[in-house]
Amino acid sequence: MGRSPCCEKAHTNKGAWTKEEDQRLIDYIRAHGEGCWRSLPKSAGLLRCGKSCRLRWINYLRPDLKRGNFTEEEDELIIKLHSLLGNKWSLIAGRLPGRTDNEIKNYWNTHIKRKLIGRGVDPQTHRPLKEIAANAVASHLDFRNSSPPSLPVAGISLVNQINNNNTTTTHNCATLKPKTESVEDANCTSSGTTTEEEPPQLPQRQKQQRQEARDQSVLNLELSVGLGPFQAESSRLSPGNTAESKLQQVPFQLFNGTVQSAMVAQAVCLCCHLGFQSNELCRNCQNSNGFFRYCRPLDS
DNA sequence: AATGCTGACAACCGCCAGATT
DNA sequence: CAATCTGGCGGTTGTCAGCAT
Repeated sequence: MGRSPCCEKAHTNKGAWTKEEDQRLIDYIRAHGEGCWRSLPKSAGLLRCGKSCRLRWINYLRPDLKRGNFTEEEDELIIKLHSLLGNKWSLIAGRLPGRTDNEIKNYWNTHIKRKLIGRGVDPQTHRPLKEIAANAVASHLDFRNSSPPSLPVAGISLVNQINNNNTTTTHNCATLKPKTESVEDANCTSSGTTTEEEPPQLPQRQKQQRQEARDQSVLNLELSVGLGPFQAESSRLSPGNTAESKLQQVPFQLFNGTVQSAMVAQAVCLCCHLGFQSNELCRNCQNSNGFFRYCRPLDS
């Protein structure tokens, strides 16, 4: 299909921005505000593509940007948000005031990936690297076409399935959204690469995946995750309360009757899961009906 | 001092969704 | 309802500084 370019490339500058260009852009936006990026370059006297102006403003010139190194707390929050949202950098950035999606994306690729690998955690799935290798061997497990748990939170869906299959667990969940597996979908599709075989009728499947991803985004936006309101709480972060440490062996019965166990996340309320709350059930994860979005084991 | 390598990050590109015509 | 426009997103590339050889 194709579409016309957003600007006449022959008459636009590319590459690094000069101080003068920056100043023109700042002055223009101060005077006229953001918006109408297409016409902005001409109005501001810039030989730049509107998109380029927008990116320069959002990623570099905006006055509310927080420059400087990421803190340890920000690191952990990014990791936890990524485990929930996947490569949804804009959503992650939305939870980190003063940080941009581009900045977080770069930081992820250059620092956090390595950090997680150093911890023995796969940066894409947030599963222990050892477990991934083991799963390759143990792929014969019958989950009746359901997605295997690939993320800490997705583990909850396994707990749900286990409950649905009338096998015993030590968990007692108040309310759980049954659609948690789409977290994984969002995670896989957003990266543009999938590790699983693509089914036929790709466009239809892609549409479905996008819809699921969108639904998940809506769900995720409901979650009370963010540095802001919980900043004071985050100081309570302890190594024993990390997402990784919430993994536990959960026994379940296969359809042939044998009992196996798998590493899944403990079911905890989201704030506890993210380390912003201590062990008590918290109001942050309570929805308007008085139910908790996530729960924790009664025996914890 | 010259060269090559690597990491960090700014910027670009292609695509998509929603709005508008 | 289709075509087009626009803003936005995520992946990728280009550039440069710092370091090692």
